[in-house]
Amino acid sequence: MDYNFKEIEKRWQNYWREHKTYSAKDLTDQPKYYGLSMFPYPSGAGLHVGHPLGYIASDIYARYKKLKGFNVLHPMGYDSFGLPAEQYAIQTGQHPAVTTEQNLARYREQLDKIGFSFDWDREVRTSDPNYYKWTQWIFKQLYNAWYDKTTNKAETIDKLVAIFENEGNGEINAATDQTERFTASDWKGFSEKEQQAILMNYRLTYLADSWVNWCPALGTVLANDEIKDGVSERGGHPVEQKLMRQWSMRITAYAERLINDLADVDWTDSIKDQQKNWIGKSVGASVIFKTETGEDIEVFTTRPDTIFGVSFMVLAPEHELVKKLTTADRQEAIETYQKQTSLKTERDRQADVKTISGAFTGAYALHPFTGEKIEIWIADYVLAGYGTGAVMAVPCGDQRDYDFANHFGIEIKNIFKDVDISESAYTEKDATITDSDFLTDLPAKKAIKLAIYEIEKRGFGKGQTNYRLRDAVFSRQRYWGEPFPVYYKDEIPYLVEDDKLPVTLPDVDKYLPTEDGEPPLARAKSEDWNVFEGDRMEYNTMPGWAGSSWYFLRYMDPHNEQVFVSKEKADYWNQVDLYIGGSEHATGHLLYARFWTKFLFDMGFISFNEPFKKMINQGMILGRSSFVYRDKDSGKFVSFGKRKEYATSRLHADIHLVDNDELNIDGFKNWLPEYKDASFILEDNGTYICGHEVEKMSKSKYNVQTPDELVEKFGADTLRCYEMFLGPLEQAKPWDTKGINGVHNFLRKLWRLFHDADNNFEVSEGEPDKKSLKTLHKAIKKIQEDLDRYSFNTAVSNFMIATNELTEQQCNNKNILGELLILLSPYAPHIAEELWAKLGNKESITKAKFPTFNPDFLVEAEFEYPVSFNGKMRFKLPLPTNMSKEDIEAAVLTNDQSAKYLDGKTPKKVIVVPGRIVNIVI
RNA sequence: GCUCGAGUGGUGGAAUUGGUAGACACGCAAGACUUAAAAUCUUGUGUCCAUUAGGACGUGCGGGUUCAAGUCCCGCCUCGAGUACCA
Repeated sequence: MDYNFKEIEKRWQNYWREHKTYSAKDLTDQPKYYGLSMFPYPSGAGLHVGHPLGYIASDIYARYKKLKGFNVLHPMGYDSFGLPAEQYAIQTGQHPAVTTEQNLARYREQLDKIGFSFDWDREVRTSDPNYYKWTQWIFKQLYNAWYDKTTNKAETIDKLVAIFENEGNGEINAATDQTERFTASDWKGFSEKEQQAILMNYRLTYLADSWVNWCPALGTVLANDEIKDGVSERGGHPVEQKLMRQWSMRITAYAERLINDLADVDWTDSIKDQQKNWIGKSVGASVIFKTETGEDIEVFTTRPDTIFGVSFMVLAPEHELVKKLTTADRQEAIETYQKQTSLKTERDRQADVKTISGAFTGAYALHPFTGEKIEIWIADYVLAGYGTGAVMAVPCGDQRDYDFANHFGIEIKNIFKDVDISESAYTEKDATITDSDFLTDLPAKKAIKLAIYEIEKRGFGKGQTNYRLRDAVFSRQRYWGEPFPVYYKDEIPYLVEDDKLPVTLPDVDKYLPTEDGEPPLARAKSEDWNVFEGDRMEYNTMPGWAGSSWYFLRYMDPHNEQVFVSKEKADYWNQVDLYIGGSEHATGHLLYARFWTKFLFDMGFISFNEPFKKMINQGMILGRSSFVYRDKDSGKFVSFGKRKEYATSRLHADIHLVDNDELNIDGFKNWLPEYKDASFILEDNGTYICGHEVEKMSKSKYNVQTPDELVEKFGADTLRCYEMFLGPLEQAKPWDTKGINGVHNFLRKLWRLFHDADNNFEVSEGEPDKKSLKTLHKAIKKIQEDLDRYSFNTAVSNFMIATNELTEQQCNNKNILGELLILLSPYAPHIAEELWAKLGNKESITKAKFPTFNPDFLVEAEFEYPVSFNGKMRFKLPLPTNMSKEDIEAAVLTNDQSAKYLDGKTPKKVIVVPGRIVNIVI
């Protein structure tokens, strides 16, 4: 065999490991580059070809930056806490740490085979106590902090206590759930328990009774981003609302900064939009409507300009005032309606948006400006959890209010000048307001400002900004996660001292909840804990996103036992320059990591407030399934071309039995017992052709391709190049091994540039040919440009073009080939190292310098001008590149071929773009 | 519904600032080598008309701007992703 990739790849992988080729040096004078891939959860299924896609791109870029003289940090680790290992533990009784360890070993083996330039000495695992010690420590910092909305940053809780002692909470502008005011002397009079309860309302992580998404099948609560279409993202189980005492993270304090700072990061608009929508900022006003009975109803509106169009009010059925407001005669109807809505699950409520329902309370509010009586209704289209759980209904300006008013025959006032609202509400903010007292004749946008001004002046409300974002529930009732550094005395939570961290996971007899419904950790006896204080330890564990919210910092200083990352190293490595991973983390990991980064920045631990400067989201690789067609009558398998002649049903065939859509018939018979005696109706040429379709890769579709089998067959270099060659990184694309031969052939062709017909290494010294220099420098230019715009697929094409050209030129010049190898080494590092060594280099090619592009080699004496007539290219004419516009025009017009197209006419206009094109308008 | 992205040969895709549409690769076809196959090499390959020369059409659809449009503008269609009573 000429190009023996197996031997070559093994040799260089060993070399790299022994020489620690990819170890990053801290704090050098070189410019730094931090390239990161989202670390994987090590599942039992191992990697399929979709997983390494982003890693390969990330690896190529890291290697490229190294050749460009950067000090490169390119680490890898594992998000190794998670549900699947625990579910498996419940079924088998095996400790999740054991399964996780096995899966990890398998991942590592697969990753190693692909030849990544990871600095494995910096590996982190979120389930490692040495790592989660610091996750617990950061939790403690959050607990001991509050958010000052005036300075717009987090501050220590000590500062807050000092303020309480001096002046109470009257003047403080904090992110808090605390509504009651107290003075300094009140504070001093409170008991320890009372003081702690108040502080809880300010802490950035806090314990509170909150409505949570409870998933009975998984036995745990879930965050909003862990729910898709009303069911759990993992497993697809139903979710219900439940009031539980839970740890939460006050991420809402950062809502504004999380939106604003998106301007500073280079991410796709799609991800930025998703985050913006998730945070859901709306600017408006909160307005208080008095009721006849004297209760205040506070509403939130983004359209205070339409306040004179209010014709009724709607409260959420769960609203606390409903009971007080409802008149005796309406009691029954209201209770029936409340019951009706409470029986509906979240999913039903979402699914049934069309049906309009509601009930009148019998009570009336008074319009704050006109004093007019306004009916108060309840309806499930108003959500208890958003805003104040109450709206002022303006049917002319809101479609839901409009539909509701129509359904129940409530008056619709039109306060928009010259706008027809007979068919639907007018929701644009560009109308002129009319019939609205002091707002009349103002354009909506001005009216909004004036309305807020008047509302504030008259004291029945204020301008306000609301966010859809909720505080993030941080407790999980599961075993396989970080324990909290928390113990309880008299059910008051206290933090474990720093020098006792980490609180490690205790062993338990079963990974299931206790009979009283407590989380699995409640099974541990006091002696099972490495730290046990107070009456009991916290039974909950942290969610999956705890460890992943700061892991990129730990890679900078993975073995530090004093701090989670030293300030010095964090300053040096700074932000992640390029982050590559899936876009499915848009509202989870990527939001939480930004939140924690901002917090750590506020507290002065790090000097940057956004974690990931640039991000690329790789597209999903889809599988290409193969199908066989079974005749329903005879049970015979009909080939693709003849399937229409029979009534067939379509069945998946394992893609490993199919080559270029042709089925390996014997293999198929041996595949599953039921196909042992299968008989076939073949194409006329005697083959069985399969059908195909692009689907998600999954075991049940028999279309999973692992990287291992391809590395085995073609080598890691081929796999790396092929994954890049498939198409743009960001795009979803079908996986099809058809093309892999082409890429493999390219590497073999490259190999042959360095060898004679008998595979003897043979290169020539001396001055390279001009043509070859041109080929090389064209390639340098192209590949540099491709990398700079992250166009990995076109770079592979350009390598092929260069190799094809050099083959044609029969070029085996040492200088040319050496430079080409450096260019190629980020993509195909093994073959590049091998040939580089054969050229006589003593050091690894990773230590080389990226070639410098010299435009002189591309200068040509002649350019072949495409000559167009009326925009249609007719013929080509080679002309000197230094020829003037006038001379080019003359040369083209006097050319014999032009006469035919001119047909005796005089051209109206001639456009000459030197070095590009000539266009003649007739 | 809203937001974002994408529609180019038989297939994956290329065309970076408006300037030769289909680079590169797969597949397919023909040929060379071979007893044969595989591998390799050569040639061809957008569609239609034409023996050739050549011509017409062609980047989801319909308009527009321009000497020139896959690329810019307006209006639609289809597919994918996200989100959904958010006041």
